[in-house]
This record gives sequence, structure tokens and C-alpha cells, in this order.
Amino acid sequence: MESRIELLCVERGLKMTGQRRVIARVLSDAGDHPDVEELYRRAAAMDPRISIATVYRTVRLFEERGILERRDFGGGRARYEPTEHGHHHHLIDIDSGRVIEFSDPEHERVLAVIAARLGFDLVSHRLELFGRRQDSAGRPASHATSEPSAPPVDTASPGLTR
Amino acid sequence: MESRIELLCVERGLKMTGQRRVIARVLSDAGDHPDVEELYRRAAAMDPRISIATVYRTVRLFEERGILERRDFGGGRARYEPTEHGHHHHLIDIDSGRVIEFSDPEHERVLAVIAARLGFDLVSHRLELFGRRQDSAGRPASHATSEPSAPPVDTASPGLTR
DNA sequence: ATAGGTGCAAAGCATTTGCCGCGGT
DNA sequence: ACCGCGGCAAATGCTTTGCACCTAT
Repeated sequence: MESRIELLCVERGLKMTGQRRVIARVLSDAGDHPDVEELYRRAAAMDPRISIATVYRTVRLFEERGILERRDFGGGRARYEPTEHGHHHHLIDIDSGRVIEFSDPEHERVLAVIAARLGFDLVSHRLELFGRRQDSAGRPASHATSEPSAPPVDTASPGLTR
Repeated sequence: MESRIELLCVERGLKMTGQRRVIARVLSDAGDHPDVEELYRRAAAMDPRISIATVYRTVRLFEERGILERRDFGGGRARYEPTEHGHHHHLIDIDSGRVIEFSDPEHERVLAVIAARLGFDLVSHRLELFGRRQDSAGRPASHATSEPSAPPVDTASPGLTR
């Protein structure tokens, strides 16, 4: 069955090849913000006839077509997420690398006002919060071996997203 | 005479070499957000005995010591600005690449509340607005030559900063 | 049929690092 | 004198691309 993103591709008249279909499905299924390497891993698991170069090319194409949005949460690699559900922002857990989405419509308005005050029309914006779990204890990570800098994990946290 | 940043280096007990002194001065004089290439250009103009590797190493050292802050305004290269005057954010003019600084203390509070609502203590954040000059639309006087897409310029705009 | 997509490996970029002589404290 | 610093060029890590073949439309 066609994935949500595959439909978007067809709407935009993109030629649907086997690898694009797979990548589209991987993206449709993703609830997180995977980087190219991770997308490649997931796609290759579904169909080994895919090279990482194609993932790079596809992800770029999708971004140009407004199907995907590129994110930079630090760490040098770009991460992607489907464009959709109205504007939302990200809160990155600095201990685990987990990314939590949230949105605050009221907030958007404030930003537009700030821009206007400076003589600009707000075209887009980027807001990222870096925080630490409010743990009972004052210490980070309850028991986890809190490494000085954990690698970006980004486990989807659908429950916390709002 | 010693530059403002050179003083910070001394305070932190950094060994002050000729090239560090030059880089410190370049940074102290900068009112914009130069990338490494640009810093190298300016430093080399004052003293050719500097290699770009040193600029990279120095800029990194200064960042670790809290003297500089690294920024990413898109375009692949990191840009730097001295740490100082309390938190402020950036509004990037998408037509000229110019960067305008602004701050909004009230806004900061709102962010902390949002984080708290998600169960986190806000450690830091990043807010960037991308906008377009409100011009010709209805007001006379200004007739900016709005090029479709100019390269990142980042001319310091001390007058507009607030 | 044919414009465009794909794999592979090489090229590009920004940034980092090994080696070793040099300079600040 | 000693340890760290700086120059240079090679090495990285992510991303892009040239080329020749392959495939949706």
C-alpha cells in the first residue's frame, strides 16, 4: 500500500522508482528525526538495492519539493522530518539526545511582533530548547551512566510530544 | 594596547602568543559574526605569520573557554561572536544575509515555562528569525535593491541592534 | 524511446590532527 | 629549560558528483 509520503511525491509528479518508494515509506513510518545514515540503514533493511548516495539525493529532492525539512541539532549531520503538522519546535534533552516536539501558537505571534518591531516581515524561524529532565535528584540521569556527552539518540517520544 | 578579548584570555591563564593576540584583536573589533575564513583573512591582514589551522584551533579553544560562541546560520560554515552582553537572538535578513541582533527578556521567561511544562529545566536555547525587510509595500523613502538571493553578508548593524 | 534515476567511486568542503620545529613563561 | 603552540600537509567526516548503465513513464 502507498505510504503517505509516496502520495505527496505522486502529487508533485515525481517519478516513483523502487528506491524512492522505500525511502518514502521509511520516512512515513519514522516518528523521529533520523539522519541520512540512519535512513540508509532502515531503507537497506527493506531493500538492499539502495545506495547511500541515492538516500542523499532523494532526501535533497524531497526537501526542495517541500516534502521534508532539514534540521540541525548539532553533531555535524543533518536530520530530517516530514513537513506536515503545523509549525512545531524542538526540545533536546542534553543528557540523552532525545528530541521532543512541542508547539506554542501564541508564541508564534510574539515572534512576528518582534520581527515587525525591527522592520521585518517574519518569513520563518527556528527555535530550539536544550534542557535537562527535572529529576527528583539534582543530579543528571537517575542511574544511567551519564557520559559527558551522549550521542544523539532521538527515540521517538510520541507520548510527550504535544 | 590590549584588546578586550586578550584580557579575557589572560584572566583564564592562556598563553598569549603573537597569533592569539592578533586573533583576539580581530574578534574584539568585529561587530559582526565572521566565519573562520573571514577571521583568517582579517588576521592575516594584520600579520601574515598566521595559518588557517591556527585560527581553527584558537576559535575552538576560545569557545571551550567561554570566550566565543559558535553560531550556525546555515551555509555550512560556523560563525563566531564574542560571548558577552546577556542572551540575545538573531534575525537574519533572507535577502541580504545581514544579521541583526535583538533580545527580549520577557521572551526568555516564556521559554523556561514551556520547558517546565514538558518536565525539563531549560539549560540553553537557540532562537533565530528569518525575515524580509518591510519596504516599498506602501511606504516611500526606502527603495532597497532587493536581489533575489544575495550571499551572506552580515554587515554589522549596531544601529538596529537592540 | 528517452528523460531522468541509480550505483560506485572519486571529488569537495569545512574542520581536525600528526609531526616537528619554535616561542612564551 | 619546558611545555605548549603554530605551520604544513595529510586525514576526516559528511555530502555531492561524474560516468555509465538502468528504468519509470
